[in-house]
Amino acid sequence: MEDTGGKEMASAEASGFSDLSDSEFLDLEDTQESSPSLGKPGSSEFPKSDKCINLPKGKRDLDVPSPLERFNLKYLYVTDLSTQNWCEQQMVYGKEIPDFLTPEKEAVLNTGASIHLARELEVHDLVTVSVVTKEDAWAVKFLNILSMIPTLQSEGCIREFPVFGEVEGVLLVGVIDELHYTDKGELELAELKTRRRPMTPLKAQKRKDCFQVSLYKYIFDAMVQGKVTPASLIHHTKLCPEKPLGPSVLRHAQQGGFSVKSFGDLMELVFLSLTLSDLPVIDILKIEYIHQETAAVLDTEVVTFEEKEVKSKMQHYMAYWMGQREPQGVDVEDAWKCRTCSYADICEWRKCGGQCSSTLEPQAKRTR
DNA sequence: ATTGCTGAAAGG
Repeated sequence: MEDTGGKEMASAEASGFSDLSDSEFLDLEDTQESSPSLGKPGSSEFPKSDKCINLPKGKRDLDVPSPLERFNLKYLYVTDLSTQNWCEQQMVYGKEIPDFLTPEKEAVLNTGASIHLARELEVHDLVTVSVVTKEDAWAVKFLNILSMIPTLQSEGCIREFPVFGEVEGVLLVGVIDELHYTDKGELELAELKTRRRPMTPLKAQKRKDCFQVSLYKYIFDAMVQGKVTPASLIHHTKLCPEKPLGPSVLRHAQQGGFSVKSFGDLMELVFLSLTLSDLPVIDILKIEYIHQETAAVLDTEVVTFEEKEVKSKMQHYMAYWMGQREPQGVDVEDAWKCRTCSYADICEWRKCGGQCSSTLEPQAKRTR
């Protein structure tokens, strides 16, 4: 009996795009060629004593499923990539094994989640919407976007804004913590990070968080620039535009003043709202670290968006997902991360001193 | 049956 799984939705105080329909989509494609980055300064690596079968760039043995296929994933979360930035091997184990958190870790995460929820409730109510199909689930996401855009453009602060878009051929999905305009009229993304201990984050932590918010900007900007098309979303998710919306979703859509019938209608409406609401690209990326217990501000980071660096990192991470390279663990200087890693004792990367491709041969493909 | 499928992020 799990079909009544409720979806939470920001209460819509929406204003009306009620009679917008019949749009046409420009199939804008971001077909920029990747810049061939040469040596990366500072990225020390383990010695490659390899006999590894290095497949030519961009190609792979099609008999061997890519990680994306192996895990049956149609898309990735932004946090998958930021976790991958922390330790790729750990992220992979996390996908393979449900991850057994220690009670301490779990408590820290729960506290963080509660703080985020409390802040979300400051700016809108939550409404329960029952969903039956995955189209319904995406429809709720869309209704949230439709209600948040006018709010952002008038009052200011919105929280938990959904984003999605194709990155290096893979659909990436995430939620922006907060968006608002500054007093100077710049669009600012504010990401809150809560910490158990009242200490400033280490560089590795900041690196990961900076990458996370950079991904948000990358995707958000693409969305408002019309680069995220309904067609590409359909392509990746295999969603069905013709599917009628479920009763609960339909009710909330109508309540918000959106005259839509099918999932596709709603998707078109979102595309129009994103591209025609005069939304700017994100100007400022800010991360605030606060102490969980006291809420004291521990550190504030204003992130410089380095497009080329972000893009080359994304390419590197997606190369793993597309099966173009083996996963890597951390460099030796980051081995301290293993101290709190749930998978340290089974980690192949550690066993091999960080150079082997974790399995010599992923086991012969069973042909039949 | 050639079968299905995902709240994202939570912190280190």
